[in-house]
Amino acid sequence: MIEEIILAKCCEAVQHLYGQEVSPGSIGMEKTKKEITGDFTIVVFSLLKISRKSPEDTAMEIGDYLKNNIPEIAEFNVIKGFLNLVLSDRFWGDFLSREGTRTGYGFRENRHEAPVVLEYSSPNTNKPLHLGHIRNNLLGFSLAEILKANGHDVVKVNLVNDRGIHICKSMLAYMNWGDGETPQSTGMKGDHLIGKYYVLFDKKYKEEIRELVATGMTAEDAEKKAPLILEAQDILRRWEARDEAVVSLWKTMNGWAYEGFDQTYLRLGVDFDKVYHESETYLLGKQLVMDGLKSGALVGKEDGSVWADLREEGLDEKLLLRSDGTSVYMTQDLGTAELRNDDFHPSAMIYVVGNEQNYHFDVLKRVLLKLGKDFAANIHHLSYGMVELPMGKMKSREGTVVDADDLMDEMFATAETTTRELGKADELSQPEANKLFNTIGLGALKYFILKVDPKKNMLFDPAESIDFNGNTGPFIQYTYARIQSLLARAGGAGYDWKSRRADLLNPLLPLEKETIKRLFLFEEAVVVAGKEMNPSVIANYVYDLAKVYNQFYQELPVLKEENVEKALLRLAVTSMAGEVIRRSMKLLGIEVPARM
RNA sequence: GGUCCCGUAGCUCAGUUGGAUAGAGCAACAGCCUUCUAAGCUGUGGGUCGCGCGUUCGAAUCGCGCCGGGAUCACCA
Repeated sequence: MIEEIILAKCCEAVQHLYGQEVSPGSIGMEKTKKEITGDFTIVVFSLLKISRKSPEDTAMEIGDYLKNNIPEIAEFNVIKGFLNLVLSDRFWGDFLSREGTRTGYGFRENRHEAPVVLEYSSPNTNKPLHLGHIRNNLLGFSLAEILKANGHDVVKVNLVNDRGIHICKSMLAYMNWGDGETPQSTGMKGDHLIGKYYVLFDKKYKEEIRELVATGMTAEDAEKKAPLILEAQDILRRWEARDEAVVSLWKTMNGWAYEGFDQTYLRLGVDFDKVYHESETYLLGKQLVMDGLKSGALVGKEDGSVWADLREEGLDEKLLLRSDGTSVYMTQDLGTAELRNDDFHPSAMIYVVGNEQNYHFDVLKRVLLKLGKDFAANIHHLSYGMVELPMGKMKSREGTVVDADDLMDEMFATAETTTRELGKADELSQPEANKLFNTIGLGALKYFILKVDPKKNMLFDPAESIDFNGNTGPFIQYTYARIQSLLARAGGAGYDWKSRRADLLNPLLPLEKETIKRLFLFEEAVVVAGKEMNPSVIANYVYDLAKVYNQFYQELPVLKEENVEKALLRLAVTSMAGEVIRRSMKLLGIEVPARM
């Protein structure tokens, strides 16, 4: 890579000029700011102690050395302590002809190492998916694509939370007031039908609490003593005892939820290689804890409960087994982590889970290490922020959620309206038009979510529909469609930019070079996105590329260019831009239309 | 209260291994379609980077202290 060459030669320059060795890492190099002439900039302030000269002189001397020793450097300029290096047009031309038509550009070859296990989605079967899940699903799917592009094998797993008190609440409400409704009889999607009863339970439960409080009970007691919650707990006990009626209803209702989820996943374009169910894994981890107790890694208390003492690490004591010997959430996660390790022997395990569980995952990792499970060192929590509404946090129980299916419907409808207003659906058949509306609507939604740094909370205002102009998915899709249209015309006109390389008889114009430079940065964006587990790196990259390409497109004629060499060069740039946009969007799980 | 995260333009967001004059989009205003798709392009206005102190040749970026917002700290999951 050219960056490494420059850094290495820079060290050589310092050695040669000032007789002192420096490491490449100690030299500051960055991309030159766009208002300033140059491609890479070396900041020489840190070298002044060695050179014992002014910033300007130091930069000049190093610049001279680099220019004489690196053929790719055409010229340089110095502003204060900044040495701006200009690479030759030949360098950019070589890059374009070497990588422009290579199918694997930007992606690493598969390394054939142990896979990365990536858990995401992990829904509860008591309610439908909402906007928070959408963020989770999109992040998880995109991260899997990014890791694959970095040469990793990825196993996408989903751990479905299909048991527990919250499921029993939906079941109880259905038993009491369901009246035998089914998805078929109501025409409702299964997960939505179940969600309806979850909300209903909460409503009735709150009524009971109010009544109890009115009789003089404290709110806290009322929450524990309300008949409905006692009944729900009883159902949980019967479920654990394999009571036939309860298990049968549980299976039926979970089946409805799965049918609903499958539809939503399919539409959202996400999938999984393996699905775990908590009903099958919730008893795991107990043995792990007992072993830890025996070895002395964990502590038992008089009442029989078992704890991990993390006070030395700055955390608290954490309960792992209750005094009655039953498990808690953490116990189960310890067990599933080990199960997953045994199943895949992965090089890393990534959990895409909201930042409200930061503490949980911190503890999970520490306890596993305490238990001597070295694989825990390779556990990563991709912690993402909440999606907030203008009125605050979403709450399923209170029905203040943006439903995933509804939102996708709205995006489709907006895409249809906008496209028809622009008259762009006129020549399409109905199926073609629907496919396009879906591509654009989902593209807008996915990009809206993924362009934001995962770790930050983000705001979604349902009153304002997601934009299709500016820094948006449709903007990028549009750029791609425009490129395809141009390339199709060029092919028809007999231009052969793939096999015939432009000769660069003319110097590159600024916009030509700017666009090629963005294309050059794709490889780095993929690496950084993978290393930081951050799809927004790709989203911001591809926006920047599309923006620069649009300037190029607006300012420079391609097919209208009379100089054939120029036309071929611009077609090569155009073609590569289209391909890199497509590949970038693929990393985000966003489709790109041939026309729109 | 302890721990962690966040605070950048009216709004939504970029920008941190410390670098040059802090950037986009939306919204507002003014231009550009007889020429490759105007979901586009160009321009104008808009900032004490929450506040203060410190480290440094240099701080949105690092440290300390405040202010404001959020999460978490259950024999819940």
